Amino acid sequence: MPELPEVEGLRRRLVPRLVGARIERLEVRDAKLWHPAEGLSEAAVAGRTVLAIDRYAKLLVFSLSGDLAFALHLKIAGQGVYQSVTGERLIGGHPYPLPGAVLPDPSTRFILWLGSGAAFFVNDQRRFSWLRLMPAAQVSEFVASHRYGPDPLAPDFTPDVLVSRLRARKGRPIKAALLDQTCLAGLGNIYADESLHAARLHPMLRAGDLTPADVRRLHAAIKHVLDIAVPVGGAIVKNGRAVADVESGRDFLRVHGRAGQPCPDCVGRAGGGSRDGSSDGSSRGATAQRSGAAGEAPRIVRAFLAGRGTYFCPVCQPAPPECGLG
DNA sequence: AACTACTCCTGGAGGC
DNA sequence: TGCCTCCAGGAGTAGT
Repeated sequence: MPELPEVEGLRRRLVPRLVGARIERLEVRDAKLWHPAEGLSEAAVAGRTVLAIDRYAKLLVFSLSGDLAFALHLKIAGQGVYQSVTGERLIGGHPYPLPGAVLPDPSTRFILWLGSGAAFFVNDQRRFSWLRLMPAAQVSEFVASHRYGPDPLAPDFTPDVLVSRLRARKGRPIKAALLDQTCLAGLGNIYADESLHAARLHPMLRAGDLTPADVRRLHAAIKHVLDIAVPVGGAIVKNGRAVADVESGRDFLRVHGRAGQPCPDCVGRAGGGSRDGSSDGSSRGATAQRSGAAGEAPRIVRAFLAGRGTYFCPVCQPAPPECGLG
């Protein structure tokens, strides 16, 4: 679930605190998630200094002195917590659950103990995340092996680039293409849904059926959604559902996890109405329904597409004729 | 080659 | 209250 905004948000907050810091030791608390390159062990990390933290798609790479590096993938539920020597905490990645009052807690898989007395905890309730230690010389090959597509935050991510990436996947539903990290690196289920909604494109549209205007709108929508999400470190999502957290500014999701609620764009266009907080109407398979009584704003629906729960508005994201959804 | 289905894992939610 | 089942998700792999 940590997608590009959550991972990039974590990276940006870690850089001023970890870069230049000396690592006392790395504590591996879950060997299943630990993947050192041949001949390396956690002992090799002790005494090194963090030189840089880079991001490739949803992957964080920590460069260390002495030509070592480790790569961290938070997968679905991974969470990074920096804790200063005074106990002040900075949380990034998956926002829920909040870590226990005392760290490490049972979900803590790795700890980077820093010479200053501070520490960086990697928590993951679901045990999908992983940490790989390798020689620095292997990093570029390791990253290349993932065949990541262009990064939407990079300055060279242009509408023309998006056109060419989608052309190579012209038969696929646009939602599936956006989730494919070799097509575009960093989007996941949340931001694919949000980008398609902002661009008013139905998730079942074939990538090859998008007009040049559609692609330009989608490109702008991806940039727009990320521009909102990245500075605040991503969205508040708990167990796959958007959670209201207006104070933090992280309650910006408009469709994802909001099945059964009025489409905010349609409400806005109609000049009235408000979210009613009705329950999530999730169910497997296509559940698309038009709006309820005449005059009401259409409601967000949930379908099952590309192996993921997919949220969209059946009115402002009109269905292609053949798909039967929406 | 392109696509789908399955797998990994576990806590929370909902139904009974 | 307690038990059971379903669900969420990223990405690698196997199968079609």
